[in-house]
Amino acid sequence: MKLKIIIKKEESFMPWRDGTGPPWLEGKFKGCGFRLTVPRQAILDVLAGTAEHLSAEDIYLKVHKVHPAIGLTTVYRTLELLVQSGMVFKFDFGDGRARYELSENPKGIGHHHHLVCTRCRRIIDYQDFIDEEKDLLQKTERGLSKKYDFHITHHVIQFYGVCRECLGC
Amino acid sequence: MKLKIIIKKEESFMPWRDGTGPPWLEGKFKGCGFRLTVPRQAILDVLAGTAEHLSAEDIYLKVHKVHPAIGLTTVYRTLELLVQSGMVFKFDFGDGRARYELSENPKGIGHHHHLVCTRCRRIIDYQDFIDEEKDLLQKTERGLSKKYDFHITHHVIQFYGVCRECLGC
DNA sequence: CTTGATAATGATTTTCAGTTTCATTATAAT
DNA sequence: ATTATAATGAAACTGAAAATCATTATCAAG
Repeated sequence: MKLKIIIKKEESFMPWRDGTGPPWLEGKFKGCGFRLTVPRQAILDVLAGTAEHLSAEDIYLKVHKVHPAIGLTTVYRTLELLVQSGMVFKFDFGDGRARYELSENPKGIGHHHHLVCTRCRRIIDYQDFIDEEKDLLQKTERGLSKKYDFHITHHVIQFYGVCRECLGC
Repeated sequence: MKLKIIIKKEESFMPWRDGTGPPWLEGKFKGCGFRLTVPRQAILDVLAGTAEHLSAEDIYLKVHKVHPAIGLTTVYRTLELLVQSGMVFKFDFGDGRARYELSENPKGIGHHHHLVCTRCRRIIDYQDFIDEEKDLLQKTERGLSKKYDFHITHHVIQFYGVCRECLGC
């Protein structure tokens, strides 16, 4: 009996994004041994339907409007699952809470990085220079992987500073 | 009398690191209207005397050994001051606590970036590829500053993944 | 050396994002 | 339908960080 559990765990662990598994989209949830339940679908919908940088509570509130029964706990749990699986990125912009973003946005709000204003906490997404960055990052990743035997799964680049509005005062 | 206060405030505000002021080292504390007190000196000493990535509480404990009277509150406050002034960098490596590093380490443990193992939370500092990174970053910063009227004060690059030790199991 | 204005400190309290627990419910396979 | 297991949510808990506030240290001016 116990053995069976272990085997199941192995099966559902393999395709995860600790580097080896391919990232998968919404429909492929089940392929990893997870169930695409109503709460999980609702949370994905919220993430897919916004370009903002939502916190767990933001997401909870949005989900709550449609499905009042879904609790904050589930939101946290699901987000962790999504982050672990590579479907969602988790960011820290320096205020006390984490922000979440779909890693592959269906609406084609492609890959971007962030400018963070340390005064007003505004976040500016930018896509310029991404190509050059990507280039360097890939090179760096290869070098680092080799030198440190480190299997890189993802990276964060963020610029901090003062935005236009805050500079003007 | 009130006017006098306002002038003082302005004087101590100017040299800060919201971009315009030059960064300054330990001795230059007073130049910004701040007092280099015993607790502050002690905290700086701890930061200068380690290559680790200490949390606020780590720092508190180390300071506490030498100066048992210095409280956790002061550590938090001082760290915030140091971060605001640009003397110290604050990092988030994904565990629940912030980590602090002197931005210009006197021991010449020059500028570096971080590899974060998401399994064991080990942090690897690396300096390789920094030059290439610096190049690109400067270019990017210039471009972004211009396009978005954003005054960039600093940046964070971090790679996440699984380290050698954790890969082996 | 006082004195007075102000900045800094530290004990304590409070906050609040995030976790854990656990009893219950939903799901998928047999 | 039955059973094994995964998912859920209410509530209690945790812990890092911030806020409060009475006290103390510092510095500049007389």
